[in-house]
Order: sequence, then structure tokens, then C-alpha cells
Amino acid sequence: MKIRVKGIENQGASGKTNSNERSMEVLQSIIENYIKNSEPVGSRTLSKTIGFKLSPATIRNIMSDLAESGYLIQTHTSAGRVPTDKAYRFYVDSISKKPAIPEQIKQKLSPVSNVQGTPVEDILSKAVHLLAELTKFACVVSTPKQSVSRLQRIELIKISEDRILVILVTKAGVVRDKIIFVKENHSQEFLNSVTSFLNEEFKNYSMQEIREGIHQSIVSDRHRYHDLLAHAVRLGKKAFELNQPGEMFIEGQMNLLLDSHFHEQSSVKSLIDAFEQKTAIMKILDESMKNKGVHIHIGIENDYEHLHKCSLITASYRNKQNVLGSIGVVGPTSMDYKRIISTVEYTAKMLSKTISEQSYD
Amino acid sequence: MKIRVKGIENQGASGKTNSNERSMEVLQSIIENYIKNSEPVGSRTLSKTIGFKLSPATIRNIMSDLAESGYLIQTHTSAGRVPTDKAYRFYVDSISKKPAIPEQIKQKLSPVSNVQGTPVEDILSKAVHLLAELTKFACVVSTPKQSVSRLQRIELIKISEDRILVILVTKAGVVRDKIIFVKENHSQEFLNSVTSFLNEEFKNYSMQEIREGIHQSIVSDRHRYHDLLAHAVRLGKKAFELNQPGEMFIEGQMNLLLDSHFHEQSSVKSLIDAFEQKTAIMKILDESMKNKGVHIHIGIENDYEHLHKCSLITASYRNKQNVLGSIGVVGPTSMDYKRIISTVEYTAKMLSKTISEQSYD
DNA sequence: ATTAGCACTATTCATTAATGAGTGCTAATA
DNA sequence: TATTAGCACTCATTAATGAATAGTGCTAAT
Repeated sequence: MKIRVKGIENQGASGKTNSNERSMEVLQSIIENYIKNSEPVGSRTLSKTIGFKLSPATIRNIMSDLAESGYLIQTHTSAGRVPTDKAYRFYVDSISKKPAIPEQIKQKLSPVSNVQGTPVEDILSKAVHLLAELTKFACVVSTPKQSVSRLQRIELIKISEDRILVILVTKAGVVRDKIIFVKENHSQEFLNSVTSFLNEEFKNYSMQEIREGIHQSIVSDRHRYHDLLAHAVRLGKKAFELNQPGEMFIEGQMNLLLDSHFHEQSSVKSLIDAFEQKTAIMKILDESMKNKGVHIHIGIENDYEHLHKCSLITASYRNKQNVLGSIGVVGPTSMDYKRIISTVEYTAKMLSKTISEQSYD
Repeated sequence: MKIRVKGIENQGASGKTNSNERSMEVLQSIIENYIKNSEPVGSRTLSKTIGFKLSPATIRNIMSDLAESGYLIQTHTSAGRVPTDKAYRFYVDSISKKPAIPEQIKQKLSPVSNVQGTPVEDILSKAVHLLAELTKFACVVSTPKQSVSRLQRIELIKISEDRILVILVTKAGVVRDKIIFVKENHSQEFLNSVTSFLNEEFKNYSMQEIREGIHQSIVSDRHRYHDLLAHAVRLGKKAFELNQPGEMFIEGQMNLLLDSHFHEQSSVKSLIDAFEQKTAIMKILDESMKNKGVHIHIGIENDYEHLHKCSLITASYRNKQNVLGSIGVVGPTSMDYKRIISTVEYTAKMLSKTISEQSYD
């Protein structure tokens, strides 16, 4: 009985590193071929693409091994082989040098940095739109997390007897508004005092810190007996209270439907659900904020079942102080990782640059 | 040679109103049947659904006439008949009594009115989301037109030496922000004076009026020689200058792709384009603001070619003072008009109610 | 260790035939 | 005269068949 080196893992076992390296090269070729043509790749084709350095028969043996180690599967007996998620993982991990960003992409993305006085939301929306256009997949971006962003300014505007409009401006350049309902009929002058107080007290603090700080203030003796401050603190508490659940912009969902990999009804339905619910994707974006660089989630690696047929490439964006949110691409597991990764990375970089310049300090 | 009454139009010609009324009923049945089953309807089926009051043969004659008058077409010789856009137009025009809103729908939409201190954008987004869920089609809503909305308050906040954050609050409850760039390094105190001036001068005026008013102010002698006012006017001009192109929220695009009528690649591509470009749909929404009630655009009636396979049902929403925007559904021409029309109408009503209550006066 | 050769398998594609839904026309009927 | 039954005809859909094709796995030769 013949014993062959089984794929990539047991490198040491046989000592024949050669054969192992060759396996890797073959696997890589198969993956790149499949990414390019979206068709199962066979031994003959492959022999051709690698310049006949190996005969189809040899390749068949290697493929057979790779299949056994879980890197390839066959859709049916007489079909070529298709890479598994495990193969893609190997592939992206083995990417060493990222390709340079083509001038064309740089040009396409230049509008992102070309904004004068545009609200952050619009910048994000522009960026995600362009990213979708470039990648031809669905793209998402999360709006800056409120909790980490620092207060630039708060305004209280009297709307009616019992309603006050609160406007929060963060250093990141995000403006948020909401209406709070009050029992007392405060005058606008009074609100102005409160505004001054809150601005002095909390400017430059993060929302998170403010919320905690206010909570302390409310029980502190210093404020309890001072009417203005007591009111200020009470209003402030309401004003800073609720941070809306982080939003996210989606673009280019339709692109996925034109993609051959999502042609079956079932996967379409899956994706619709995934985008409807948002929470799963949001979670991945949040996760992506924790570490630097590009994050890659391949198919089955995603916790959310409906995303098992997709890969997500995400990268966080930031201003000078903080990581604010992240932007990413949702595409088929067989996407062109090299291209997409560098595009996402570049987009995030541009976004960071633009927003940093716009930030209010 | 036999001469039959040709469809609905030449009622007078034969004097036999009977036959004409019958034609109409048959047409109606065909349409409703097709709306329900999305399949060409044949004479036998139809005879059944109308309770065998007419034999298939008779119906065939009527259908033949209706086809000749352009109300029906056959996809091929031996297929049943399918209503044309002309038929749908006849159908919606002949709807007399609108069906009552099912309790279930009312309940589903109740979250729209259940908002405390939510920004208008969020209300709109909620409404359009629910509408999409109810109708299972794509839905759009335009944000309140800036030009007609009246100023509640303007705030100028110094961001840096050369940047000022402008916040506009309209009576409709919309908050808009943008950054303007200035050459002079104004102090915040100075900006406060300008703010007061602008608020006093322009509160309750519409953006349109303000823009015109400022233009006049800028040349008026009264202001030319007064430093503060001159600055105020100059800043104000910048602040009110650009109103971003009306935005619109889209929800449920994916619904269309699950719809059997859009299964061919070509129509999918068409729709993607339509939603990408937005302008065509935006135009229809704008148009819809001009007149009261529900507006219906059936297939070919739409100017924009990519919408030729769709029908749009729109209705405007308003606060106490003004019509603000409109909300609508984009679906296949064979949609269930009765249901969709009343749903859109009801949603717009709820939206108007909620926003009126939220409006700042 | 590699490769050529061959048997084998499964898909894809075109052709064909059967089925069935539906029409249009004509002649019979109320 | 309006309606209906009956029949021939059309066209789409479906299933079955067979040829062509792309691919594998195994064995034997290099």
C-alpha cells in the first residue's frame, strides 16, 4: 500500500517538504482558478495553468490528498474540485505581500476625501457606496459608536412647554439629536445656563464617562442643594441617557443577487434575512473595532448561520483619538480576497484620514 | 360578418350597455385572478371563478374583444390572457369603495405613532420599514423638503478657527447640520449674537423665503454699514445656502427579487439601476406632494424606462402647516392594488398624525 | 515518484415525443 | 340573436433518450 503525504498538515511526518510545498502551490492554484472562473477546477485545466510542470495524473493524486485533508470537495464524482472554507482560510493566511492599490481604485475613492463640511454620516455613506461599486458586493459601515466619542458640545433648545430638543455634537463630528420630555416648564434662558454648565463640566469626556459621571453627580452633595445644578444634572442625565443602537449603512445588496454564487433561492432568502436583522453583521463590525487591521471571516467561521455562505472583510476606521466604527464587504466565500482585502483596507484608511481632518480638534 | 361590441370604449355604438357591463366584469375578474395567481388566466378557469354564469366559449369571445381593445394580451397563442397596463388603469380607476384597513395592519403600524422624542428621520425610517414588511414590496419615503419647512431655530457653533457648525432645526422637527468654512476667526460670543439676530429675523420663515430674504438683506443699506449685521447676513447666507438634495429612504428592495414577476435577469438589473439612481423615483415622490390623496403610476405610465414593469403607489405626508414629503410602494404592475393603496394611504395618515404631534408648534 | 492509458461516472445538451392548457372557428341551440 | 358545444389546431412544458464531454481513479509502465 502506498503512503502519500497527506496535504499540508503533516509536514514533518515524511520529511519530504518538497511534496508539501508542492501541495500548497497546487492548492493555491486551484483556489485562484476557482476565484477567477467560479467553476470546479479539474486536473487537466490545472496542469495547463501551471505550465505543464506536473501532469494531470500527478495533480489528481495531489488533489485526492487535499480532498482527504478537507481542503477540497467534489460536487459529484466526475466534476472538478472546489475549495472549502478551510482552503480559503489557508489561502488568506498565506497571503504575504498585498497587491498595490491600482491607480484606478485610488481615483474612484478620491471623492471620499474630497468633502468640505459634510456631515460624517454623508462621508460614511459615500464611502460605503463607492466600496460597493468597486467590489461589486454588498458593503456595510457602522456609524461612530456613541459611547466612545467625546463631547464637543451640547445644546438644549426649548421646543414647547414640555419638550426640549437636545443636540449632541461629538468630537468625531457626529451630530445627534433627540427630544426629551420634561415636567417643568423651563425658560430658554434657564436652559442656556444648564447648557453652559454641562458644556463646561463634560466637554472632552466620552459619552460613557459622562453617563457615569452624571450618575455620580446626581447623588453628590455638592449638587443636591443647588437648584440650577440639580436641574442641570437631571436634564443632562436624560439628555445623555439613551444612545441609539449603533446604526449601519448598507449598500449594494443587489450586487449579491447578480452574483452567480447566490443564484439559488435559498441563499438569497438567507441573505435577505441577514441584512434585515442587521444584528449579526453589526456584531461582526463591532468585533472588528477591537483590533487593528483587516478582519476576515470566511463562511462557516461566522457564528450566524445565514452568513455561512459568505465571507466578510472588515476594517475599522478612526479619528486621531479613537476607533470609531468599521467598514466592510459581504461577498461569496470565493471572492477575490487579495483585491477585496486591499480595497477595504485602503477605503478604511481614506475614511480615517478624512474623518480625522474633519474632527473637531 | 358578426360585429361585436368591442370592449369598454364604444359603449354608445351598439346601445347594448349590458354587454359592455359584462365585459367590464369579466375584465375585472381576469385582473383579480391574475393579481392573485400571477398566471395567465384562461376561459375555463374564469368561467369557474365567476360561478359558471357564462360558458368558456362566451368568455372567449369577450376576451377576444378585450384583447383587441388593448386590455389583454397573450404571451403566446395557446396561453391564457394577461392584463395590460391599460387594464390595470381601468381597474384602479373603477375601484370605488376602499376596503377597510384590517386590524392586523393597524396593529403592525402602531409603532409609527408610538414614538417619544424620536427624530423625524427615525420615524420615517420606521414607517417605511413597516410598510415594506406589510406589502412585501420595495418602499420609499422622501425626507421633508427643506425649502418649504419653516425655521424653528438656528445655532452656530465654533468648531475651529475657520470652521463653524451650523445646526438648523425646522418646525417639522428635522435637524440638519453642516459645517461652513470662514476666513475670519469669529469668537463664539460673536457667533451667539449672530445666532440671536438670525433667529429673531427669520424664525417661522421657510427656508426658501429666508434664502431670498437674505439675498435682499445683503444689498440693503440698513445692513451694509453695520458690522455685526453684515457679518450675520454673510454667515447666514452661507448657512442657509445649500440644501442637500432631498434624501430618501429605501426599504425592502430585496422583496422585489423574491417576487416571481422580477425573476428574469433583465428586470432585476433594471430595478437595481432604478434604485441606484434614485432621481427617477425621487421625482415621482416629489410630484406626489403636489396633490392630495394616493397617486398611482402604472408600468408604462412612468417616464423612467426602468420602471416600466413596476407600479408605484404613493401618498404624501404632512404636518399641520405643510406637505412635507411622500411615502410609497414600488411593486410589480400586477400588485394587489386595493390592498396596497389602502395600506399606503393609512401609513401616510399615521405618519402625518405622528409628525404633526411632534412638530414644534 | 511520475506519468500514460483506460475504464468508468456523471453532467450537459440537443432531440424527440407525449401531454395539456388554451384558443378560434363553426355549427347547433335556446 | 346571443350563447354554447364541439373540434381542430397551436404552443409551452415535461420527460425520456442518447451523444458528447469533462472529469476521476486505478493500474501498469517509465
